[in-house]
Amino acid sequence: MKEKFTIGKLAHEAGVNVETVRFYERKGLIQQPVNGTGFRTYPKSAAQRIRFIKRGQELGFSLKEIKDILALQLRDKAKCSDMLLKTEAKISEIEKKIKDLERMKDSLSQFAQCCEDKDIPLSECPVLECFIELGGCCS
Amino acid sequence: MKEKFTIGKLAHEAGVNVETVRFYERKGLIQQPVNGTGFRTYPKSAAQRIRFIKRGQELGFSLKEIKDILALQLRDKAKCSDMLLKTEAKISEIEKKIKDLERMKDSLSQFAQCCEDKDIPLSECPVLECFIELGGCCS
DNA sequence: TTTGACTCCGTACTATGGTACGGAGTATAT
DNA sequence: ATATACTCCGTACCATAGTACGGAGTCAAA
Repeated sequence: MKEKFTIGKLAHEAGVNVETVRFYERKGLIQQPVNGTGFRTYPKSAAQRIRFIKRGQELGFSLKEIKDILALQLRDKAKCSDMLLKTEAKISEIEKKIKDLERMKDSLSQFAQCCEDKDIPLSECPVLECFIELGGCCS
Repeated sequence: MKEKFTIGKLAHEAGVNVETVRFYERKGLIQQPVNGTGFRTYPKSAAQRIRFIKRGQELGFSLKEIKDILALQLRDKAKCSDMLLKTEAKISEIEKKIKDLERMKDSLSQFAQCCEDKDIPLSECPVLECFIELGGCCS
């Protein structure tokens, strides 16, 4: 007998909230299993699918992107290269985000360094001055 | 004569949308200037304040955090160290985000590398397999 | 059989940072 | 004086990723 899950069991098994399962359903990430009784009955593989979604999120994919990937899996002619493209695009995207964050960090680090006398009033704080003046402060 | 802005002029001057000014007002980031006519009349410094907010966002601060910083500026006893603390906390936060992104990138790069034959069907794609199996793939 | 746990559904709400809309009133220029 | 632009306000809406709620129905165990 093939194991089946109710929505509660599935959610528990996959480590998510029941509402999250329903949410994913509404978003088209998992199909709503219709059966006579009006209650959802999921195959065991549904838990795998949810974990796939969660893994995708950990890797930086949005639900929309994950949906696309899941759809890709169903297409007969989909090639490995299709997935590779998405992966590489995501790598670029992440690299850009990292660069942005590095820039922010560099600015903030610079600001922090020029604050030597911590007891001066905030009105004279070089950090805030840097903050206000876009040009190089403390230089 | 002190220059005054209407909301439209201010928005234009600061490079934001009129609605954004109203939004910031609702959020308490800028004070609503009340005058007799029922129309907002801003001092020139309001544009500076909006640019300050925008600069804060560029540096990775949320509107809520920027509001706190702006409030700090008004407090008499605020010290430079108060701002320095916020700056350092934000640096740590950014560093954490960078690490997370680096981790994502590393995983994705690994996946991409093991995809040598791009023409194989997606069902046999090693990237997707890595995606599914949390353990090391292609190893 | 009855109780408690579970499920159904739609809808509203959370946070974040805005944008858009519509009807009314006003300001300014020609 | 009138047309056009601007402003007022509340409210609704966008994306993102869920969470919460409430009334009704159902399932399972004692």
